[in-house]
Amino acid sequence: MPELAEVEFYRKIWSPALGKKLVRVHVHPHARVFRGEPVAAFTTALEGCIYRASQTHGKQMLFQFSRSIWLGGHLGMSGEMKLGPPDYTPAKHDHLVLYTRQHALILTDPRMFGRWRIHEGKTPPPWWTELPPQVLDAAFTTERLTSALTRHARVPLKALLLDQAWFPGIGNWMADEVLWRLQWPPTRLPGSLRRPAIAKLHAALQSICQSALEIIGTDWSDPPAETWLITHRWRDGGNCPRCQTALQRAELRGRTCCWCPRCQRG
DNA sequence: CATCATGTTATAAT
DNA sequence: CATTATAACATGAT
Repeated sequence: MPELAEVEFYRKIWSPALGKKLVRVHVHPHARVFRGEPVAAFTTALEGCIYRASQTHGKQMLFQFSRSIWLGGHLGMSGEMKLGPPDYTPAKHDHLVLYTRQHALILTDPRMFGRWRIHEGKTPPPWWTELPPQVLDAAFTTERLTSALTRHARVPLKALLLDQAWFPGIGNWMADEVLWRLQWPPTRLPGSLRRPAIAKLHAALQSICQSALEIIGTDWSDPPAETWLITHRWRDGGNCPRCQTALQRAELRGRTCCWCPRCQRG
């Protein structure tokens, strides 16, 4: 489910528990999201800790606790953070539930495509600090964008935009949104882009990330339906909000792709 | 019952 | 070696 802005929204769900102590930790014994890490490590590390802070990086999240404990990971396709009462009973797909005296901090993920890990150390874990620059970071320059487009010159641009090594946080709907706004076909080849086009792509990526964070990342409201593709793209039968042409849907590199066959002919 | 899903990654193929 | 393509993962919604 979550891309950049949804992840930012989920990050804040646990915020009412900032400064509170974890009095109990429930871990699902067979959860695939821990990828073989012994579940006891999560209980041992987190019990008695105080929840200090949180941040996102693309689709990744990092929760900081006292005693130099860090909990980090991503939500996969169906992950979600929830807040429950202190007597909350873990449901079928709740993999981690952190109890304070006032709340239950719930990490749930039915399909278990997500991944979570625990780290102890004065600084954030290496896998976090080594993440590539985010689209809204100063380090996400047109030069960096150009090298992505050069190195992957012959992958359809839509598919390249989903590559988290280059575009952290961009997911299926955001990639479609960027291309729709630029009026470029999803199959456009990265290697064909010249400097002016690269500048336009850079600007569109930043603009959509920025707006999505402001609109969806705060309270999950819908972006304006007249100027965004998102609300029209989910199911078959949608029309382009720009020209009313029936939107087209097809599978591209294993993912659903939605675009306007009239606007995006480039 | 069949199809589809806002993601990542291991492995195969070029 | 570098890049690109495909399959697999597991469950719920339609």
